Amino acid sequence: MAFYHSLAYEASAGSGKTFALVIRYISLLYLGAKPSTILTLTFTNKAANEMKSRISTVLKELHLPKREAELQEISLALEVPKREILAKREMIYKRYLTSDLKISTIDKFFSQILRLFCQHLGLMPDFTIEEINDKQRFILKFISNIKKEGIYKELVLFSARESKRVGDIFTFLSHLYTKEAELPGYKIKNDKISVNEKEILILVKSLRTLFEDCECKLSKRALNTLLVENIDDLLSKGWICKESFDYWDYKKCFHEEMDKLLKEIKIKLSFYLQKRDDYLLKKYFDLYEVYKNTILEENRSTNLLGFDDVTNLLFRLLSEEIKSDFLYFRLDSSIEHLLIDEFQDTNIVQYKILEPIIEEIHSGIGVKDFRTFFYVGDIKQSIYRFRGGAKELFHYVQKKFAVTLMELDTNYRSAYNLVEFVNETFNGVMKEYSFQKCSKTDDKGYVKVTKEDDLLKSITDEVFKLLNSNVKDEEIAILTYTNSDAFLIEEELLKRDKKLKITTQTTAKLINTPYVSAIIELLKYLYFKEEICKINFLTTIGLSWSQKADFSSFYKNKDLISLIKEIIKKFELPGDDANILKLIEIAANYKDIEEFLFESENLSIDSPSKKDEGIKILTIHKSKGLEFPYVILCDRFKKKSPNRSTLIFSHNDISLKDIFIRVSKRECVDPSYKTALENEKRLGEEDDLNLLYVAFTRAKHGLIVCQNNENSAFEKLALKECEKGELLISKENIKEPPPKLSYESIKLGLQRQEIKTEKIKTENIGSINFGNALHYMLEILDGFNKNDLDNAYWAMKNRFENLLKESDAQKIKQRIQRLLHHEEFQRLTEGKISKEQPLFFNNELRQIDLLVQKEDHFIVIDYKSSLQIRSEHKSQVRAYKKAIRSITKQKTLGYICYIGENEINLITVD
DNA sequence: GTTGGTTTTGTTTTT
DNA sequence: CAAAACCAAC
Repeated sequence: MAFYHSLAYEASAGSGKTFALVIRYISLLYLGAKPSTILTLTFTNKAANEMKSRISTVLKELHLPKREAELQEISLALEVPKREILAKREMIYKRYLTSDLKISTIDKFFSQILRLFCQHLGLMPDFTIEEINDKQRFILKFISNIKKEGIYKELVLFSARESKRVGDIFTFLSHLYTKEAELPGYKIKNDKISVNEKEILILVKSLRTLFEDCECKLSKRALNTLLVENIDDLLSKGWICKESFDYWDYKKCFHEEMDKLLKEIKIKLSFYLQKRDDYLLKKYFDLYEVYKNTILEENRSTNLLGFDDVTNLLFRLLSEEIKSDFLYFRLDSSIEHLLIDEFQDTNIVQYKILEPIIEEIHSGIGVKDFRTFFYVGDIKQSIYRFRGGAKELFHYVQKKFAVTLMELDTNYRSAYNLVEFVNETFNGVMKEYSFQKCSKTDDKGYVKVTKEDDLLKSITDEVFKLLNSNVKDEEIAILTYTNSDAFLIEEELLKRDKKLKITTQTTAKLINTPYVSAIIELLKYLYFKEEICKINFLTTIGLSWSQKADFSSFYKNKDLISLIKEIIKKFELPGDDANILKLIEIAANYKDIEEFLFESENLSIDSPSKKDEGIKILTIHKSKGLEFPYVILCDRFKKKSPNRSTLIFSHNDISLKDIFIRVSKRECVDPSYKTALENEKRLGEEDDLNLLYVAFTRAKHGLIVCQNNENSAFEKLALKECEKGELLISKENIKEPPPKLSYESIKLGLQRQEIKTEKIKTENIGSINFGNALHYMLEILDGFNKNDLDNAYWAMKNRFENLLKESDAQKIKQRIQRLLHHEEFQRLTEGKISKEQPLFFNNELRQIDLLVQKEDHFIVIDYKSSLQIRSEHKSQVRAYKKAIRSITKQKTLGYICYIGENEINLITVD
């Protein structure tokens, strides 16, 4: 097998996507690529961490029998005998561990680049990634900017037209924001025939006259529906969608003349709507322009940027301010190899940012130096269309850059029955589904489909059936459609057995969790005396809305915390619930109930996730890329809400062809709108189906599908109730999990401190860069003499030249000089020194700043440039200590070395 | 009883 | 905006 310089894998679920990526990465290392030139992009932090550690583990163990499969693949890919590969293993492994790895999520990578260039946009390099949380202020700012631009009228026009439907102008504007990269190429065409409103209304009037003049009397009701005041009124009528008036009440008066008129009205109406679209779009784009600028203003003043802001601003820089080859000048080292994971979920903006890199690599393949491009993905698992993911990119890029395409068609994850069940279920339903082969022939697996009226009960029943059959709780994952479904199930399970260990891995905001929202409702009732709040409270905690409860003992002049505690006590809410505890913690920051309630609408704090143990409950979206021994898949608890975005985009390949404004019944008159709408619908349905495919392919051994009897989200799959295979895994198939060095970080009581440091961060602009530069200089410091110091200083200045003031660079040098002369530090560092020692724990690759090997013990030193967040640092060093001790079996001491402006402070960590 | 129009109701997924 | 509930005319 030849080594393809550009290669794409179409990898079905469980077909060893990560395996393929790891093999590719290691092959590149063997071909001489430096790790710092291999850019590897994933979608989640978890995936990035897994990549890092998998590569390291494979390299570490390549010579052992258990890595035979990897060795075989690498040997095949490189066409080099195994022993030659093994001979170089240690060298390659060491180089990997000591290199600056470029394996990260696509968003992290983008924000790193943006930090280097954001001065061009008037932003500070130390911005924090966080969504705008003060919506109130943003809206006010937006409106004031709108007024400044003199387009307040347009805003009113917009609200009048759209607010009935969208309710929120910002939903519309933020939708446009996600399409930012596609808009510049889009031009409003002016070649459409203009028809005015009156023309159409006159035609309708003459239609009505025809019916009125008819001899037989048309019903009052029918005549009424022919009475039309304006275009929107016309579009609300049912008859506009009919081909002929030969139906219903009109039947008795029907005449061909009327259909002719109907046809004419339809044609004119379609032209009118196209023209109106152009007119409105122009106005809306003006609003959008202001929206965009307001966001940037907000970004500047708060130093906060959301994910979309980062991508959009980077895109803007790339297309306006700096030439596309900018990436190659300013990054520490050039990107010579690109590896992308989950390519089907890349969105168009992200792709356009990456395109110059791909082009550069593509033009270099076979010509210049060693350049490669590799991506993996599965369009069957594309489930992020709602946030811009474009699966079309997968084949578009493949064709555009003539990438060799290969298919991975063997499932290494799931047991036999499961693979077969998925094949049977999706073949024929999913377009171009191809059968997956199964590698696990010895494990039969367990599949069950239930259809019940009471979904919640059937889910909990299945959970207890599994537990009673000796399945361990941590082997079970419950997949849901929504976060609130997950909460419902958790609650129900705990109702049955309080001692169950459950982890909910939801992304829900604290405010949306049941107990917290209940308490807030009650506080609102006590303060505003709105009856509805009381009812909300009672029903949320499971009491009847008419329940008589005595609220007189709560009085608002009490302080907030004791009030909340009293509520918990009186209504016997679980005082140890993690969400409630978090609420109390946050409430402590507010002076009084009034201030708290005012801010509570904006409480954006994520609900705390518990330790990763016990039964896992998570949304299908969250489960992507993960696998579990047993999966219970839950149907929707509530019906899916339809997509109501104001704009409909139609694409040609990946470029934007047309934008329509959604108008109900427009599809009856405008064929091009109809096609766009149908396309949109089809893509939406494909996404739904993909979500099901993801859900069905997470299980290794057992899959239990709990379906609703009616209104099931699984209807398209036409499942039949069944039970197949054995519930338990036969003993010989159980693999020993690889020994992991794990450490549980101590998080208790840290939250408030973290919030505080957030604030300090935004106040001290540049402090992050300062710290990074200090670390960097210490890292590359070879020895401790004057010459070494000068070299390190020079390197540091080069790397941070645009991020650091000259005076700060000088300060860093002074601080380090002081450190090198510090007596205790000198004493501690006598011995074998390793810097930036890579270390695995908690499945993540971390680095110890300084590790000193003494005769009979080790010393771990962590540098800090400021005196903040002590306890967090301590727990980190404690973790390093523990890890080193368990690896070396020797006594280990830990120190935090604060390198202050005027003093060096060595603090022992015990 | 059938048909079709009008009114009411409820309402995700996330790096 | 879809589905359900309700309503008027035949």
